[in-house]
Amino acid sequence: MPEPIPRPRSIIDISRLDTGSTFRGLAYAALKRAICAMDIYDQPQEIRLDERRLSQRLGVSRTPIREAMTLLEQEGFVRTRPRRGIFVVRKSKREIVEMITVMAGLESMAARLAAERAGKSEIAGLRRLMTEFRTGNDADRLAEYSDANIAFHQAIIRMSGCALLAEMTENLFIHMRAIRKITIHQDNRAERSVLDHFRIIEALEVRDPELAERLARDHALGLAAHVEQHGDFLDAAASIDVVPAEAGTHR
Amino acid sequence: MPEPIPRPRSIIDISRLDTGSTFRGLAYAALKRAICAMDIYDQPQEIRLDERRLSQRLGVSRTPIREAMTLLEQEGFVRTRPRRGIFVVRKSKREIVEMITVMAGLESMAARLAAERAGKSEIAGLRRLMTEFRTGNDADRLAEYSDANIAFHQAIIRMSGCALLAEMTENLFIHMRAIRKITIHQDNRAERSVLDHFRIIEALEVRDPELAERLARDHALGLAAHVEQHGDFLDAAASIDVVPAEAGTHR
DNA sequence: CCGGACGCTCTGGTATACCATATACCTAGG
DNA sequence: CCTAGGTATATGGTATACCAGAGCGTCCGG
Repeated sequence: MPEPIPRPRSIIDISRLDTGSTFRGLAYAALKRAICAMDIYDQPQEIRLDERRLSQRLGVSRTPIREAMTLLEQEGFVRTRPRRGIFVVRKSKREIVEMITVMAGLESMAARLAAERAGKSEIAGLRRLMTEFRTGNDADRLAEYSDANIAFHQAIIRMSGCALLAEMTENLFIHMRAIRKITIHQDNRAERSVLDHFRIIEALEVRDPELAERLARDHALGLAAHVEQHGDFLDAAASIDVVPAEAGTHR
Repeated sequence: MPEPIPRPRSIIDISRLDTGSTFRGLAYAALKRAICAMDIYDQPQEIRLDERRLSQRLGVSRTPIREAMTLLEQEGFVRTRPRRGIFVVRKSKREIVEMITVMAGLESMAARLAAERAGKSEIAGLRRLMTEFRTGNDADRLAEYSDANIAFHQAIIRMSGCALLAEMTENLFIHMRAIRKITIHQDNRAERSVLDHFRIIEALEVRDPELAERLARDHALGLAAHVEQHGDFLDAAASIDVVPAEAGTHR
């Protein structure tokens, strides 16, 4: 049978209409983006979210909002206290340190796998990413190093070829990003970080899983130690949350 | 009825009553338990859940059920397909291997921390746990080794003192448990496992973080390799659900 | 003038009604 | 007898109404 029906699809190339876009998913994305956009740790007071107000603003009913909130709560971005409100969570120093510790475990495993399995071109791309940044390492661009930093770490994760690693670190990165913006300015951490990164790249290039793993782990644990030592402002800010958010909301 | 309440709070410390009191939490717990109870990988066909039926059976409305489903879906236990149903997810071999890989990363970090920070009595307790099991290591009790195994690994996690590690591995353990029940019977894995465990305990006792980390990692990666090699039955079973899905080339 | 009890209001939790569509079955036409 | 199209039903998604409890202001009594 030489093509009785020769690809009828090719005639009308109907794009896949996204049946997956549901209000819940939309609300989830919007809220998560909003939360990530605000620099949580710069805000002086706790931020409260109101289901009804959000549903009005987004133009949907409370139901999808609530389901999105349920997701965000499980991910640790908000905390809902019955009959009191939904609050954006600010992590304590201890929690941040734990996050970085977990990150260290996952990232070192990713580095190990990357050293074993990553393609040559991927590693080359990683080096290029960091080299490009290095050339433009002015003080002006220090701010955007935070993003380059995240990009580097995410690249390592991706190069491990383990989708679950990427999935499990996704939310960690979000919190990490907020923290980096602050710690990056302390103690010459940016330069040290760049150095560490190049060492990791070298380990990948020579295909040394043990070394790559160790370097990645120590790099992350170094950050953990740094936060442990200099991150007290995190807890200091968190103590403010006793203040009712947006005190003037009543009428 | 202006009866002055004599502050029962200060007398009895019943604080965690409201934790499970919400219907959503209740439904979530019930559903998760039910899903864990059934051996997912023994079931021949996909299992479908019906919101309305469940709400009737549990005696609550659909709303809390849906929110619980939302959580379970994010955790990867179910998958809901609009207008078709909610299905219990069966992980593919690849996904299981990735889970074990992630586990390796987290658990090796936990072992490292445990070697550094765990109390002497905790380590002693861990040894006791395994020793007790060893004495009763009949073939009859092989079945319950699966649970002892999980208990060992969870103990390591707990001894790390990192709550987030425990939280992030919680769901991994659930899937792992189902897998262990099968792999444990293959290839003398039970005995090897016990040996590995004792080596890890020894590393903790001599406070050698590097060694503990390496042993824990290799132990887990060994399981990953084993599943990679002998876990094809996972995909075989999973392929059943592909039939009705059938990407719809026509129709 | 001060304090405590009452009650208003706002908020998340729950129940229920309705909607759009995937699936299955049924019917009519060849 | 077989296939195409219509229709009934089932199922997840969404909107809305109501409930109970926590804050906070107010009012009355001392």
